Amino acid sequence: MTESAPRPTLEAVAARAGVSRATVSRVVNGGDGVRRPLVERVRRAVEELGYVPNQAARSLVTRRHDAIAVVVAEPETRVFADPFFALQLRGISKELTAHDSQLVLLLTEGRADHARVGRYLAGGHVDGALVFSLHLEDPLPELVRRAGVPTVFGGRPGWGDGTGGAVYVDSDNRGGAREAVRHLVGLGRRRIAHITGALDQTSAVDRLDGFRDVMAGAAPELIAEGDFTPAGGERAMRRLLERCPDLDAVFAANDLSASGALRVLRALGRRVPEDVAVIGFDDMLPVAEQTDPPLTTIRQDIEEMGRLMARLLLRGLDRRGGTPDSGEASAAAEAPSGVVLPTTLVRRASA
Amino acid sequence: MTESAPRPTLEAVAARAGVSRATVSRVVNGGDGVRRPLVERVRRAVEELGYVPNQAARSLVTRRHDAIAVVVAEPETRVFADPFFALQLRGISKELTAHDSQLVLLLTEGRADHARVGRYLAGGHVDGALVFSLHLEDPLPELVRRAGVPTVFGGRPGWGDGTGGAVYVDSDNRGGAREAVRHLVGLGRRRIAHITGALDQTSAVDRLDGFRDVMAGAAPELIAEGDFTPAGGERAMRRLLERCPDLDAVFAANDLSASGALRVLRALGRRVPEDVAVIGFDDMLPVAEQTDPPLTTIRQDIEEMGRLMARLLLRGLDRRGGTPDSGEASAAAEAPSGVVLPTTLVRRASA
DNA sequence: AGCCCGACGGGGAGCGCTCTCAGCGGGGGT
DNA sequence: ACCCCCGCTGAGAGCGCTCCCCGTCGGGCT
Repeated sequence: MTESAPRPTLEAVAARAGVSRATVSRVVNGGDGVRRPLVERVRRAVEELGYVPNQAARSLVTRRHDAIAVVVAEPETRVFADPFFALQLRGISKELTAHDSQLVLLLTEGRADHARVGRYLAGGHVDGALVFSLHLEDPLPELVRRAGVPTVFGGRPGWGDGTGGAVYVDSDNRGGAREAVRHLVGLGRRRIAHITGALDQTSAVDRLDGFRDVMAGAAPELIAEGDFTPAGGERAMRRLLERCPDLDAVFAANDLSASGALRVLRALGRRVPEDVAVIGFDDMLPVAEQTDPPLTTIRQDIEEMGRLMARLLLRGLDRRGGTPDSGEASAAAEAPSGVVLPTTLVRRASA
Repeated sequence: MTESAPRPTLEAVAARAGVSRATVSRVVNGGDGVRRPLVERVRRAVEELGYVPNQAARSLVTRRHDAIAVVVAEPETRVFADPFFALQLRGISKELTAHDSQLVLLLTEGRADHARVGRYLAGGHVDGALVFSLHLEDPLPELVRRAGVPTVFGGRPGWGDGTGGAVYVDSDNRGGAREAVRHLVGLGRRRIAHITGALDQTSAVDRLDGFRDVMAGAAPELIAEGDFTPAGGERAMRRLLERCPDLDAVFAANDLSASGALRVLRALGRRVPEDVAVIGFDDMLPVAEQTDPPLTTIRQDIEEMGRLMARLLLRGLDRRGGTPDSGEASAAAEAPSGVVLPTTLVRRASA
């Protein structure tokens, strides 16, 4: 009822426990260097008064916020159509929770939002940032660099090997793609096609590279550009079938495209996997398990990616806290600048 | 480079512009009551110094945070397997952004997390909360009540009509269910079965009620309990077919269950929709469009739900701010205590 | 031209917390 | 038994901002 009752302050707790503010503060922050009975007394006072520290006041002096920003660039709706995002978020959330940090979510769509995000990050509201879904020429990396906020990227930012010393966590897209294609080869397939993802994202490029690694001399007509969506997969599959009616396998850049390809194949009377073997990427459960036939695919541990990103960032922050003058991009400095998570082949019925 | 350079303070801007702190503060907060030329001068100083207000200091005195918490109870992985969550989040995010508020995401799994969330909310870190995915006997509503934080729920909390005066936004689950079943009736179906959702959630109960509204005298064996998952849908469909081999239509509580049901029907040689018409609920795109045949379903505007929740909360907060002593549950007071969004039938091939 | 009123700008107090620094007391060493 | 040292506690000074209140200046009215 009396929710407008003023929140108890440190002062109030101190008064009740008969100690000084400083002592209460010590107890609240771990209790080191305070004698047992006093700790107990303070704890009881805290309990009785329902005291909760005022984070704003604390941040004001510590300059820490125990909060990190998760920035999701979302030019396309695609990001939301798959559980990817949710899974990473969950991994991140778990890690942050364990570290008593909060998760501030920043979704951006379009240019205007970028400015807003830049302002927010530069405003020193958070201790660090986790940035996702980078596209070619994305202004986000530059933005966070300028904001001077320790950052870990989800997925390899930049192109080529010049990752600009950024810290990132990525799946082994290239290796996974190789494994997928090798699996098809192992099945005796020879005319293997590839439906790419949106080629403005490194993940798509890497998977294409992996495909090429194995199919060194693949005819260019065996590669059709997709966009990670089912519809794109359908279109690409049609094109592929027109150009190479004799193809006997398809490696799709993700499960969603694969599902589109599957539909086209069935509509055109090709049996899967007998006539055409199909393999996807992601192991996005609700999709991969529901297709007909269930999809053989390359799994990546998405939740673990999120967790790892958070862990990397927090570790960097802690280190920075320890030696303040290691200053600057300490998170980016000595940490491995890129961590690549392994992928595994999941065999179902489609290949 | 010199990111460790101390952020400029109000004081610094004031010095540079040759005015007092108070004046800079006024300019930064809208500039009312400051003469034009001065405003310009201050603006320039802000620009030159790259000044960004320290939110912690500001919150400390204003007691506002321009941040709201989004609490997602996630006992099951299910929540993450569907884009529901992401879509609501996006709606919320858009609305908050327009209001210059931040989104703090709190994911909970299990009891321990509840305590943490309670502490966080009570800690006065945010101006309000948006709470989702309530289950029967969920401690969350009580938690936020005690924390004294203005809250809007996603989905009707509580059971029966005693919503406890809480503000919530929900889809018209019951009405949508009625529409689904009526559609089947309109198709000439008579033996219509229902696969329920997880009955510890109001949405599932409401959809069941809607089914009963139309099929008043439906034999109990035409109702099988599911859990909103494809696997649950499969199990329920099997049971249904055993008990009532002559059924000619199924209304599944969501698209995911429907997809499971579809698989069973196909496996057992029933043609859809010729032998058995199937209708789902949600219009969860990646699922509903990918099934074979594509699923006829009831659409709810999930993003709009999210947006509306945020709008309702912010409006309540603003009002509260205007008349401080309207105090307490002002958000809950005069606002419509529940807003129910309409649903629409989406006809595809399955019914 | 003088007076009063209103509006604008400045000074200062604190929001609640942390952290440094000094002081005090008790235990161990000699 | 005395002294020293260390470990614990308390006092106080801000962190950067907002906002209240008062002084001041300019404009309008008589």
